[in-house]
Amino acid sequence: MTTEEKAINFKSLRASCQNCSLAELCLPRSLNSEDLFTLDEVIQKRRIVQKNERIFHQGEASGCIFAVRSGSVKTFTTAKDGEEQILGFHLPGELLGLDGLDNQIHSCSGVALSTSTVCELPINELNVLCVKIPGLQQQLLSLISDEITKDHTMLLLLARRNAEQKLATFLISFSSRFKERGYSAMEFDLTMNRVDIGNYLGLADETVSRFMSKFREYGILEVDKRKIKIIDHDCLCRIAEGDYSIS
Amino acid sequence: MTTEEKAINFKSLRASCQNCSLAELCLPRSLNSEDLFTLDEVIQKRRIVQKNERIFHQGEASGCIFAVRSGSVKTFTTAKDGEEQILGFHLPGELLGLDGLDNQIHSCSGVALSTSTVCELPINELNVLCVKIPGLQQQLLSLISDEITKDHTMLLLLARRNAEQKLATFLISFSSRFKERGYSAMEFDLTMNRVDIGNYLGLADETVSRFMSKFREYGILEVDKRKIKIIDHDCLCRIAEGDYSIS
DNA sequence: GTAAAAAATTGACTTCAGACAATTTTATAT
DNA sequence: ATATAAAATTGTCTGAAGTCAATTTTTTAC
Repeated sequence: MTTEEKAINFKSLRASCQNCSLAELCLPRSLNSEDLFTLDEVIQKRRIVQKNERIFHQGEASGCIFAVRSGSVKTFTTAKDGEEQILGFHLPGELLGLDGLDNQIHSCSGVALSTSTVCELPINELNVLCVKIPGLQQQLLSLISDEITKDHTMLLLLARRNAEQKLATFLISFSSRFKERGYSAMEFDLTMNRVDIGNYLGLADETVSRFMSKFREYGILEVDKRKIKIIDHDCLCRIAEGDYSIS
Repeated sequence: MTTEEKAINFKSLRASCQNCSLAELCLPRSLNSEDLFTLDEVIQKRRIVQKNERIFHQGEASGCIFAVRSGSVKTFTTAKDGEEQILGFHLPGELLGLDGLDNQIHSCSGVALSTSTVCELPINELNVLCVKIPGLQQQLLSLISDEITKDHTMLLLLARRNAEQKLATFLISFSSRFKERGYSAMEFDLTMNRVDIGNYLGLADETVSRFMSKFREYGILEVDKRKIKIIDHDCLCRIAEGDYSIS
Protein backbone atom coordinates (compact mmCIF):
# COMPACT_ATOMS: atom_id res chain seq x y z
CA MET A 1 0.00 0.00 0.00
CA THR A 2 1.38 3.42 -0.94
CA THR A 3 1.65 6.38 1.41
CA GLU A 4 -1.04 8.12 -0.57
CA GLU A 5 -3.44 5.22 -0.14
CA LYS A 6 -2.75 5.12 3.58
CA ALA A 7 -3.62 8.79 3.84
CA ILE A 8 -6.96 8.06 2.24
CA ASN A 9 -7.64 5.05 4.45
CA PHE A 10 -6.75 6.83 7.64
CA LYS A 11 -10.05 8.63 7.89
CA SER A 12 -10.77 10.07 11.28
CA LEU A 13 -14.36 10.48 12.26
CA ARG A 14 -15.90 11.87 15.36
CA ALA A 15 -16.94 8.88 17.44
CA SER A 16 -19.85 8.63 19.81
CA CYS A 17 -20.59 5.98 22.40
CA GLN A 18 -23.96 7.53 23.10
CA ASN A 19 -25.55 6.29 19.94
CA CYS A 20 -23.38 3.27 19.30
CA SER A 21 -25.30 0.03 19.16
CA LEU A 22 -22.33 -1.83 20.64
CA ALA A 23 -22.31 0.13 23.90
CA GLU A 24 -23.78 -2.84 25.76
CA LEU A 25 -20.83 -5.04 24.82
CA CYS A 26 -18.05 -2.51 24.92
CA LEU A 27 -16.35 -0.21 27.39
CA PRO A 28 -19.50 1.84 28.16
CA ARG A 29 -21.35 -1.33 29.23
CA SER A 30 -22.39 -0.25 32.70
CA LEU A 31 -22.33 3.54 32.36
CA ASN A 32 -25.30 5.89 32.56
CA SER A 33 -26.06 8.39 29.83
CA GLU A 34 -24.42 11.29 31.62
CA ASP A 35 -21.18 9.37 32.02
CA LEU A 36 -21.45 8.26 28.42
CA PHE A 37 -21.48 11.89 27.40
CA THR A 38 -18.28 12.47 29.33
CA LEU A 39 -16.69 9.36 27.86
CA ASP A 40 -17.43 10.65 24.37
CA GLU A 41 -15.18 13.59 25.11
CA VAL A 42 -12.09 11.37 25.06
CA ILE A 43 -13.01 8.86 22.40
CA GLN A 44 -12.03 11.29 19.80
CA LYS A 45 -11.41 9.27 16.76
CA ARG A 46 -13.06 6.61 14.79
CA ARG A 47 -10.73 5.24 12.22
CA ILE A 48 -11.43 3.22 9.10
CA VAL A 49 -8.86 0.55 8.38
CA GLN A 50 -8.62 -1.55 5.26
CA LYS A 51 -8.01 -5.28 5.17
CA ASN A 52 -4.42 -6.13 6.21
CA GLU A 53 -3.82 -2.60 7.51
CA ARG A 54 -2.09 -2.36 10.87
CA ILE A 55 -3.95 -0.65 13.69
CA PHE A 56 -1.05 -0.71 16.13
CA HIS A 57 2.45 -2.17 16.00
CA GLN A 58 4.39 -4.41 18.34
CA GLY A 59 7.32 -2.45 19.72
CA GLU A 60 5.62 0.93 19.39
CA ALA A 61 3.64 2.97 21.88
CA SER A 62 0.33 4.00 20.41
CA GLY A 63 -0.88 5.58 23.64
CA CYS A 64 -4.27 4.07 22.94
CA ILE A 65 -6.38 1.04 23.45
CA PHE A 66 -8.80 0.22 20.68
CA ALA A 67 -12.37 -0.93 20.33
CA VAL A 68 -13.61 -2.68 17.21
CA ARG A 69 -16.69 -0.94 15.92
CA SER A 70 -17.23 -2.87 12.72
CA GLY A 71 -15.39 -5.56 10.82
CA SER A 72 -12.86 -7.85 12.46
CA VAL A 73 -9.31 -7.65 13.69
CA LYS A 74 -6.57 -10.09 14.63
CA THR A 75 -3.80 -9.51 17.15
CA PHE A 76 -0.49 -11.37 17.10
CA THR A 77 3.00 -11.37 18.56
CA THR A 78 6.10 -11.78 16.49
CA ALA A 79 8.92 -13.78 18.11
CA LYS A 80 12.61 -13.01 17.73
CA ASP A 81 12.89 -15.58 14.97
CA GLY A 82 10.08 -13.85 13.09
CA GLU A 83 7.51 -16.49 13.87
CA GLU A 84 4.04 -15.14 14.49
CA GLN A 85 1.46 -16.29 16.97
CA ILE A 86 -2.08 -15.07 16.64
CA LEU A 87 -3.43 -14.11 20.07
CA GLY A 88 -7.00 -13.36 19.23
CA PHE A 89 -9.67 -12.52 16.71
CA HIS A 90 -11.72 -9.50 17.70
CA LEU A 91 -15.30 -8.73 16.79
CA PRO A 92 -17.24 -5.47 17.12
CA GLY A 93 -17.51 -4.32 20.72
CA GLU A 94 -14.30 -6.03 21.76
CA LEU A 95 -11.25 -4.16 23.03
CA LEU A 96 -7.70 -4.71 21.93
CA GLY A 97 -4.27 -3.45 22.82
CA LEU A 98 -4.73 -3.85 26.58
CA ASP A 99 -1.11 -4.98 26.75
CA GLY A 100 -0.22 -1.33 26.11
CA LEU A 101 -2.42 -0.08 28.91
CA ASP A 102 0.57 1.26 30.80
CA ASN A 103 1.08 3.62 27.90
CA GLN A 104 4.29 1.88 27.01
CA ILE A 105 5.09 -0.12 23.91
CA HIS A 106 2.71 -2.74 22.65
CA SER A 107 3.86 -6.35 22.85
CA CYS A 108 1.60 -7.36 19.99
CA SER A 109 0.25 -5.97 16.75
CA GLY A 110 -3.30 -5.48 15.55
CA VAL A 111 -4.30 -5.95 11.91
CA ALA A 112 -7.69 -5.68 10.24
CA LEU A 113 -8.98 -8.93 8.74
CA SER A 114 -11.56 -7.05 6.72
CA THR A 115 -12.38 -3.40 6.22
CA SER A 116 -13.12 -2.26 9.75
CA THR A 117 -13.74 0.72 11.96
CA VAL A 118 -11.95 1.04 15.27
CA CYS A 119 -12.38 3.57 18.04
CA GLU A 120 -9.16 4.93 19.51
CA LEU A 121 -9.14 5.50 23.25
CA PRO A 122 -6.17 7.55 24.46
CA ILE A 123 -4.97 5.92 27.66
CA ASN A 124 -3.90 9.09 29.42
CA GLU A 125 -7.28 10.70 28.98
CA LEU A 126 -9.00 7.47 29.90
CA ASN A 127 -7.08 7.37 33.17
CA VAL A 128 -8.06 10.94 34.00
CA LEU A 129 -11.64 10.08 33.25
CA CYS A 130 -11.51 7.00 35.48
CA VAL A 131 -11.09 9.32 38.45
CA LYS A 132 -14.17 11.31 37.45
CA ILE A 133 -16.33 8.32 36.61
CA PRO A 134 -15.90 5.55 39.20
CA GLY A 135 -18.02 3.20 37.12
CA LEU A 136 -15.58 3.56 34.26
CA GLN A 137 -12.63 2.51 36.39
CA GLN A 138 -14.62 -0.50 37.50
CA GLN A 139 -15.62 -1.33 33.95
CA LEU A 140 -12.05 -1.09 32.72
CA LEU A 141 -10.84 -3.41 35.47
CA SER A 142 -13.63 -5.79 34.59
CA LEU A 143 -12.56 -5.83 30.95
CA ILE A 144 -8.94 -6.38 31.97
CA SER A 145 -9.97 -9.33 34.13
CA ASP A 146 -11.95 -10.73 31.21
CA GLU A 147 -8.92 -10.41 28.98
CA ILE A 148 -6.69 -12.26 31.44
CA THR A 149 -9.31 -14.95 31.96
CA LYS A 150 -9.68 -15.34 28.20
CA ASP A 151 -5.93 -15.83 27.82
CA HIS A 152 -5.97 -18.42 30.58
CA THR A 153 -8.76 -20.33 28.84
CA MET A 154 -6.64 -20.26 25.71
CA LEU A 155 -3.62 -21.63 27.58
CA LEU A 156 -5.73 -24.58 28.64
CA LEU A 157 -7.01 -25.11 25.11
CA LEU A 158 -3.51 -25.07 23.64
CA ALA A 159 -1.90 -27.23 26.30
CA ARG A 160 -4.51 -29.90 26.91
CA ARG A 161 -6.87 -30.27 23.94
CA ASN A 162 -6.48 -32.23 20.72
CA ALA A 163 -7.11 -30.93 17.22
CA GLU A 164 -10.82 -31.67 16.98
CA GLN A 165 -11.48 -30.20 20.43
CA LYS A 166 -9.56 -27.07 19.52
CA LEU A 167 -11.47 -26.54 16.29
CA ALA A 168 -14.84 -27.31 17.86
CA THR A 169 -14.13 -24.87 20.69
CA PHE A 170 -13.07 -22.25 18.17
CA LEU A 171 -16.31 -22.58 16.20
CA ILE A 172 -18.50 -22.53 19.30
CA SER A 173 -16.76 -19.40 20.50
CA PHE A 174 -17.56 -17.60 17.26
CA SER A 175 -21.09 -18.91 17.30
CA SER A 176 -21.81 -17.44 20.71
CA ARG A 177 -20.01 -14.20 20.00
CA PHE A 178 -22.00 -13.65 16.82
CA LYS A 179 -25.16 -14.43 18.75
CA GLU A 180 -24.26 -11.80 21.38
CA ARG A 181 -24.01 -9.29 18.55
CA GLY A 182 -27.45 -10.08 17.22
CA TYR A 183 -26.33 -12.31 14.39
CA SER A 184 -27.13 -15.94 13.81
CA ALA A 185 -25.38 -18.39 16.13
CA MET A 186 -25.83 -21.09 13.52
CA GLU A 187 -24.65 -19.46 10.32
CA PHE A 188 -21.77 -17.04 10.02
CA ASP A 189 -18.74 -16.05 8.00
CA LEU A 190 -15.24 -16.52 9.32
CA THR A 191 -13.10 -13.61 8.23
CA MET A 192 -9.75 -15.36 8.59
CA ASN A 193 -8.13 -18.04 6.45
CA ARG A 194 -7.24 -21.61 7.46
CA VAL A 195 -3.60 -20.66 8.06
CA ASP A 196 -4.67 -18.08 10.65
CA ILE A 197 -7.05 -20.52 12.35
CA GLY A 198 -4.27 -23.10 12.50
CA ASN A 199 -1.77 -20.60 13.83
CA TYR A 200 -4.18 -19.46 16.53
CA LEU A 201 -4.98 -23.02 17.61
CA GLY A 202 -1.43 -24.35 17.41
CA LEU A 203 -2.29 -26.60 14.46
CA ALA A 204 -1.10 -26.98 10.88
CA ASP A 205 -3.51 -25.43 8.39
CA GLU A 206 -3.90 -28.84 6.75
CA THR A 207 -5.16 -30.20 10.07
CA VAL A 208 -7.76 -27.43 10.22
CA SER A 209 -8.87 -28.29 6.70
CA ARG A 210 -9.05 -31.97 7.50
CA PHE A 211 -11.26 -31.50 10.56
CA MET A 212 -13.46 -28.98 8.79
CA SER A 213 -14.04 -31.69 6.20
CA LYS A 214 -14.58 -34.34 8.86
CA PHE A 215 -17.15 -32.17 10.65
CA ARG A 216 -18.90 -31.74 7.29
CA GLU A 217 -18.78 -35.49 6.54
CA TYR A 218 -20.32 -36.25 9.92
CA GLY A 219 -23.14 -33.78 9.36
CA ILE A 220 -22.03 -31.44 12.11
CA LEU A 221 -21.31 -28.49 9.83
CA GLU A 222 -21.98 -27.22 6.37
CA VAL A 223 -18.82 -25.56 5.15
CA ASP A 224 -18.66 -23.34 2.08
CA LYS A 225 -15.26 -21.69 2.04
CA ARG A 226 -15.32 -19.42 5.07
CA LYS A 227 -19.06 -19.62 5.50
CA ILE A 228 -19.97 -21.95 8.34
CA LYS A 229 -23.39 -23.39 9.08
CA ILE A 230 -23.65 -25.31 12.30
CA ILE A 231 -26.01 -28.26 11.90
CA ASP A 232 -25.42 -30.13 15.15
CA HIS A 233 -24.45 -27.57 17.76
CA ASP A 234 -24.85 -30.05 20.57
CA CYS A 235 -22.44 -32.48 18.97
CA LEU A 236 -19.92 -29.70 18.45
CA CYS A 237 -20.16 -28.89 22.17
CA ARG A 238 -19.66 -32.51 23.11
CA ILE A 239 -16.58 -32.70 20.89
CA ALA A 240 -15.22 -29.51 22.46
CA GLU A 241 -15.73 -30.96 25.94
CA GLY A 242 -14.08 -34.24 24.99
CA ASP A 243 -17.29 -36.18 25.55
CA TYR A 244 -17.40 -37.31 21.95
CA SER A 245 -14.92 -37.84 19.15
CA ILE A 246 -15.11 -38.42 15.41
CA SER A 247 -11.55 -39.58 14.85
CA MET B 1 -5.21 -30.57 57.05
CA THR B 2 -7.58 -30.11 59.97
CA THR B 3 -9.48 -26.93 60.75
CA GLU B 4 -7.33 -26.45 63.82
CA GLU B 5 -4.14 -26.63 61.79
CA LYS B 6 -5.55 -24.15 59.31
CA ALA B 7 -6.25 -21.73 62.11
CA ILE B 8 -2.64 -21.95 63.16
CA ASN B 9 -1.35 -21.56 59.61
CA PHE B 10 -3.52 -18.59 58.85
CA LYS B 11 -1.33 -16.20 60.72
CA SER B 12 -1.92 -12.57 59.90
CA LEU B 13 0.97 -10.23 60.31
CA ARG B 14 1.19 -6.54 59.80
CA ALA B 15 2.87 -6.07 56.44
CA SER B 16 5.14 -3.26 55.39
CA CYS B 17 6.32 -2.33 51.92
CA GLN B 18 8.63 0.29 53.37
CA ASN B 19 11.16 -2.17 54.63
CA CYS B 20 10.48 -5.03 52.24
CA SER B 21 13.49 -6.02 50.19
CA LEU B 22 11.22 -6.96 47.30
CA ALA B 23 9.80 -3.48 46.84
CA GLU B 24 11.87 -2.96 43.71
CA LEU B 25 10.27 -5.94 42.01
CA CYS B 26 6.77 -5.64 43.35
CA LEU B 27 3.86 -3.24 43.31
CA PRO B 28 5.78 -0.40 45.04
CA ARG B 29 8.43 -0.46 42.32
CA SER B 30 8.28 3.17 41.26
CA LEU B 31 6.84 4.79 44.39
CA ASN B 32 8.59 7.28 46.66
CA SER B 33 8.85 6.72 50.40
CA GLU B 34 5.90 8.95 51.23
CA ASP B 35 3.64 7.05 48.86
CA LEU B 36 5.03 3.81 50.23
CA PHE B 37 3.86 4.88 53.66
CA THR B 38 0.38 5.45 52.30
CA LEU B 39 0.43 2.11 50.48
CA ASP B 40 1.28 0.35 53.72
CA GLU B 41 -2.04 1.55 55.12
CA VAL B 42 -3.96 -0.79 52.82
CA ILE B 43 -1.64 -3.76 52.68
CA GLN B 44 -2.96 -4.93 55.93
CA LYS B 45 -2.15 -8.55 56.08
CA ARG B 46 0.76 -10.76 55.53
CA ARG B 47 -0.30 -14.34 55.58
CA ILE B 48 1.72 -17.50 56.06
CA VAL B 49 0.56 -20.40 53.93
CA GLN B 50 1.76 -23.98 54.13
CA LYS B 51 2.67 -26.17 51.18
CA ASN B 52 -0.45 -27.17 49.22
CA GLU B 53 -2.61 -24.61 51.02
CA ARG B 54 -4.91 -22.54 48.84
CA ILE B 55 -4.47 -18.80 48.82
CA PHE B 56 -7.56 -18.06 46.74
CA HIS B 57 -10.11 -20.25 45.01
CA GLN B 58 -11.47 -20.31 41.49
CA GLY B 59 -15.15 -19.39 41.60
CA GLU B 60 -14.82 -17.27 44.74
CA ALA B 61 -14.32 -13.55 45.19
CA SER B 62 -11.43 -12.89 47.53
CA GLY B 63 -11.59 -9.13 47.04
CA CYS B 64 -7.80 -9.13 46.97
CA ILE B 65 -4.84 -9.47 44.72
CA PHE B 66 -1.80 -11.11 46.23
CA ALA B 67 1.94 -10.58 46.25
CA VAL B 68 4.34 -13.40 47.01
CA ARG B 69 6.73 -12.32 49.74
CA SER B 70 8.57 -15.57 50.30
CA GLY B 71 8.32 -19.11 49.01
CA SER B 72 6.58 -19.97 45.75
CA VAL B 73 3.06 -20.28 44.47
CA LYS B 74 1.32 -21.83 41.48
CA THR B 75 -1.89 -20.67 39.87
CA PHE B 76 -4.14 -22.93 37.82
CA THR B 77 -7.59 -23.13 36.25
CA THR B 78 -9.82 -26.12 36.56
CA ALA B 79 -11.92 -26.95 33.49
CA LYS B 80 -15.48 -28.27 33.59
CA ASP B 81 -14.19 -31.82 33.23
CA GLY B 82 -11.96 -31.31 36.25
CA GLU B 83 -8.77 -31.06 34.24
CA GLU B 84 -6.28 -28.58 35.59
CA GLN B 85 -4.00 -26.25 33.71
CA ILE B 86 -1.20 -24.52 35.55
CA LEU B 87 -1.04 -20.89 34.48
CA GLY B 88 2.07 -19.77 36.26
CA PHE B 89 4.65 -20.27 38.95
CA HIS B 90 5.14 -17.19 41.09
CA LEU B 91 8.27 -16.13 42.93
CA PRO B 92 8.71 -13.48 45.63
CA GLY B 93 7.79 -10.02 44.39
CA GLU B 94 5.33 -11.32 41.80
CA LEU B 95 1.62 -10.56 41.89
CA LEU B 96 -1.16 -13.06 41.45
CA GLY B 97 -4.90 -13.04 41.22
CA LEU B 98 -5.09 -10.17 38.72
CA ASP B 99 -7.94 -12.01 37.04
CA GLY B 100 -10.01 -10.99 40.06
CA LEU B 101 -9.08 -7.36 39.76
CA ASP B 102 -12.66 -6.35 39.08
CA ASN B 103 -13.44 -7.59 42.57
CA GLN B 104 -15.50 -10.40 41.12
CA ILE B 105 -14.86 -14.10 41.30
CA HIS B 106 -11.43 -15.51 40.51
CA SER B 107 -11.15 -17.60 37.36
CA CYS B 108 -8.16 -19.46 38.75
CA SER B 109 -6.82 -20.75 42.05
CA GLY B 110 -3.57 -20.06 43.85
CA VAL B 111 -1.77 -22.72 45.87
CA ALA B 112 1.53 -22.57 47.77
CA LEU B 113 4.23 -24.89 46.40
CA SER B 114 6.23 -24.51 49.58
CA THR B 115 5.68 -22.72 52.86
CA SER B 116 5.22 -19.13 51.75
CA THR B 117 4.19 -15.68 52.85
CA VAL B 118 1.80 -13.67 50.74
CA CYS B 119 0.67 -10.07 51.10
CA GLU B 120 -3.05 -9.49 50.64
CA LEU B 121 -4.01 -6.32 48.81
CA PRO B 122 -7.72 -5.48 49.09
CA ILE B 123 -8.81 -4.30 45.65
CA ASN B 124 -11.33 -1.74 46.83
CA GLU B 125 -8.81 0.05 49.01
CA LEU B 126 -6.20 -0.23 46.30
CA ASN B 127 -8.55 1.51 43.86
CA VAL B 128 -9.20 4.33 46.30
CA LEU B 129 -5.48 4.71 46.79
CA CYS B 130 -4.86 4.81 43.04
CA VAL B 131 -6.70 8.11 42.96
CA LYS B 132 -4.49 9.54 45.70
CA ILE B 133 -1.22 8.19 44.32
CA PRO B 134 -1.06 8.64 40.54
CA GLY B 135 2.16 6.64 40.41
CA LEU B 136 0.39 3.66 41.92
CA GLN B 137 -2.30 3.66 39.26
CA GLN B 138 0.43 3.75 36.65
CA GLN B 139 2.35 0.98 38.35
CA LEU B 140 -0.73 -1.20 38.59
CA LEU B 141 -1.48 -0.73 34.90
CA SER B 142 2.12 -1.56 34.14
CA LEU B 143 1.89 -4.81 36.10
CA ILE B 144 -1.36 -5.68 34.35
CA SER B 145 0.27 -5.10 30.98
CA ASP B 146 3.16 -7.32 32.03
CA GLU B 147 0.76 -10.04 33.03
CA ILE B 148 -1.04 -9.93 29.69
CA THR B 149 2.26 -9.88 27.81
CA LYS B 150 3.49 -12.84 29.85
CA ASP B 151 0.36 -14.81 28.96
CA HIS B 152 0.85 -13.99 25.30
CA THR B 153 4.44 -15.22 25.42
CA MET B 154 3.12 -18.41 26.94
CA LEU B 155 0.55 -18.83 24.17
CA LEU B 156 3.38 -18.69 21.65
CA LEU B 157 5.42 -21.19 23.63
CA LEU B 158 2.54 -23.65 23.87
CA ALA B 159 1.39 -23.30 20.29
CA ARG B 160 4.63 -23.18 18.36
CA ARG B 161 7.50 -24.76 20.33
CA ASN B 162 8.53 -28.39 20.68
CA ALA B 163 9.29 -30.20 23.92
CA GLU B 164 12.98 -29.32 24.21
CA GLN B 165 12.32 -25.66 23.39
CA LYS B 166 9.57 -25.53 26.00
CA LEU B 167 11.73 -27.02 28.73
CA ALA B 168 14.76 -24.89 27.84
CA THR B 169 12.61 -21.74 27.87
CA PHE B 170 11.16 -22.77 31.23
CA LEU B 171 14.60 -23.22 32.79
CA ILE B 172 15.94 -19.95 31.38
CA SER B 173 12.92 -18.12 32.74
CA PHE B 174 13.60 -19.41 36.23
CA SER B 175 17.28 -18.67 35.89
CA SER B 176 16.70 -15.01 35.10
CA ARG B 177 13.96 -14.62 37.69
CA PHE B 178 16.19 -16.04 40.42
CA LYS B 179 18.94 -13.71 39.28
CA GLU B 180 16.60 -10.70 39.54
CA ARG B 181 15.98 -11.73 43.13
CA GLY B 182 19.65 -11.82 44.00
CA TYR B 183 20.06 -15.58 43.78
CA SER B 184 22.29 -17.53 41.47
CA ALA B 185 21.19 -17.66 37.84
CA MET B 186 23.14 -20.88 37.41
CA GLU B 187 22.08 -22.98 40.36
CA PHE B 188 18.61 -23.09 41.87
CA ASP B 189 15.91 -25.31 43.25
CA LEU B 190 12.66 -25.87 41.42
CA THR B 191 9.84 -26.08 43.91
CA MET B 192 7.43 -27.96 41.67
CA ASN B 193 7.41 -31.59 40.57
CA ARG B 194 7.77 -32.95 37.04
CA VAL B 195 4.00 -33.40 36.70
CA ASP B 196 3.48 -29.68 37.35
CA ILE B 197 6.21 -28.69 34.91
CA GLY B 198 4.67 -30.95 32.29
CA ASN B 199 1.20 -29.62 32.92
CA TYR B 200 2.40 -26.03 32.65
CA LEU B 201 4.27 -26.69 29.39
CA GLY B 202 1.63 -28.88 27.78
CA LEU B 203 3.83 -31.98 28.01
CA ALA B 204 3.63 -35.38 29.64
CA ASP B 205 5.70 -35.60 32.81
CA GLU B 206 7.68 -38.44 31.22
CA THR B 207 8.68 -36.08 28.43
CA VAL B 208 9.93 -33.56 30.99
CA SER B 209 11.97 -36.30 32.67
CA ARG B 210 13.39 -37.46 29.36
CA PHE B 211 14.58 -34.01 28.32
CA MET B 212 15.96 -33.25 31.76
CA SER B 213 18.03 -36.41 31.35
CA LYS B 214 19.00 -35.50 27.78
CA PHE B 215 20.13 -32.04 28.89
CA ARG B 216 22.20 -33.73 31.58
CA GLU B 217 23.69 -36.26 29.13
CA TYR B 218 24.69 -33.45 26.80
CA GLY B 219 26.42 -31.55 29.59
CA ILE B 220 23.96 -28.67 29.52
CA LEU B 221 22.63 -29.21 33.04
CA GLU B 222 23.42 -30.99 36.23
CA VAL B 223 20.19 -32.31 37.66
CA ASP B 224 19.81 -33.62 41.17
CA LYS B 225 16.11 -34.14 41.79
CA ARG B 226 14.70 -30.61 41.75
CA LYS B 227 18.07 -28.94 42.07
CA ILE B 228 19.21 -27.56 38.74
CA LYS B 229 22.69 -26.40 37.85
CA ILE B 230 23.02 -24.78 34.46
CA ILE B 231 26.36 -25.68 32.89
CA ASP B 232 25.90 -24.37 29.37
CA HIS B 233 23.53 -21.42 29.58
CA ASP B 234 24.29 -20.35 26.04
CA CYS B 235 23.38 -23.74 24.66
CA LEU B 236 20.13 -23.71 26.62
CA CYS B 237 19.30 -20.34 25.04
CA ARG B 238 20.05 -21.63 21.57
CA ILE B 239 17.79 -24.62 22.18
CA ALA B 240 15.03 -22.31 23.43
CA GLU B 241 15.35 -20.17 20.31
CA GLY B 242 15.31 -23.21 18.04
CA ASP B 243 18.83 -22.51 16.81
CA TYR B 244 20.09 -25.82 18.14
CA SER B 245 18.61 -29.22 18.93
CA ILE B 246 19.73 -32.31 20.78
CA SER B 247 17.06 -34.72 19.54
C1' DG C 1 -12.50 -12.38 -19.45
C1' DT C 2 -8.20 -14.33 -18.66
C1' DA C 3 -3.89 -15.16 -16.28
C1' DA C 4 -1.54 -15.45 -12.11
C1' DA C 5 -1.49 -15.86 -7.36
C1' DA C 6 -3.39 -17.34 -3.13
C1' DA C 7 -6.09 -20.45 -0.45
C1' DA C 8 -7.94 -24.80 0.47
C1' DT C 9 -8.24 -29.67 0.09
C1' DT C 10 -6.63 -34.30 0.08
C1' DG C 11 -3.23 -38.09 0.10
C1' DA C 12 1.05 -40.44 1.51
C1' DC C 13 4.41 -40.77 4.74
C1' DT C 14 7.02 -39.54 8.94
C1' DT C 15 7.91 -38.18 13.48
C1' DC C 16 7.50 -36.25 17.94
C1' DA C 17 5.55 -36.78 21.98
C1' DG C 18 2.04 -39.47 24.48
C1' DA C 19 0.42 -43.83 26.73
C1' DC C 20 1.44 -47.65 29.23
C1' DA C 21 4.36 -50.26 32.04
C1' DA C 22 8.21 -51.61 34.88
C1' DT C 23 11.65 -50.10 37.94
C1' DT C 24 14.21 -47.14 40.82
C1' DT C 25 14.60 -43.36 43.84
C1' DT C 26 12.94 -40.27 47.29
C1' DA C 27 9.74 -38.63 50.77
C1' DT C 28 6.52 -39.45 54.46
C1' DA C 29 4.43 -41.57 58.38
C1' DT C 30 4.44 -44.51 62.20
C1' DA D 1 14.32 -47.89 61.41
C1' DT D 2 10.94 -49.61 58.50
C1' DA D 3 6.90 -49.68 55.68
C1' DT D 4 4.25 -47.25 52.48
C1' DA D 5 3.35 -43.86 49.31
C1' DA D 6 4.79 -40.56 46.01
C1' DA D 7 7.87 -39.02 42.49
C1' DA D 8 11.01 -39.72 38.93
C1' DT D 9 13.24 -42.37 35.42
C1' DT D 10 13.59 -45.28 31.50
C1' DG D 11 12.01 -48.51 27.84
C1' DT D 12 8.71 -49.96 24.32
C1' DC D 13 5.19 -49.08 21.37
C1' DT D 14 1.57 -46.30 19.25
C1' DG D 15 -0.88 -42.73 17.18
C1' DA D 16 -2.17 -37.90 16.42
C1' DA D 17 -0.74 -34.37 14.02
C1' DG D 18 3.00 -32.55 11.17
C1' DT D 19 5.53 -32.34 6.68
C1' DC D 20 5.77 -32.63 1.95
C1' DA D 21 3.51 -32.77 -2.24
C1' DA D 22 -0.05 -32.76 -5.79
C1' DT D 23 -4.37 -30.96 -7.11
C1' DT D 24 -8.38 -28.20 -7.04
C1' DT D 25 -10.77 -24.12 -5.98
C1' DT D 26 -11.10 -19.30 -5.26
C1' DT D 27 -9.50 -14.68 -5.41
C1' DT D 28 -7.06 -10.92 -7.37
C1' DA D 29 -5.13 -8.10 -10.90
C1' DC D 30 -4.88 -6.42 -15.40
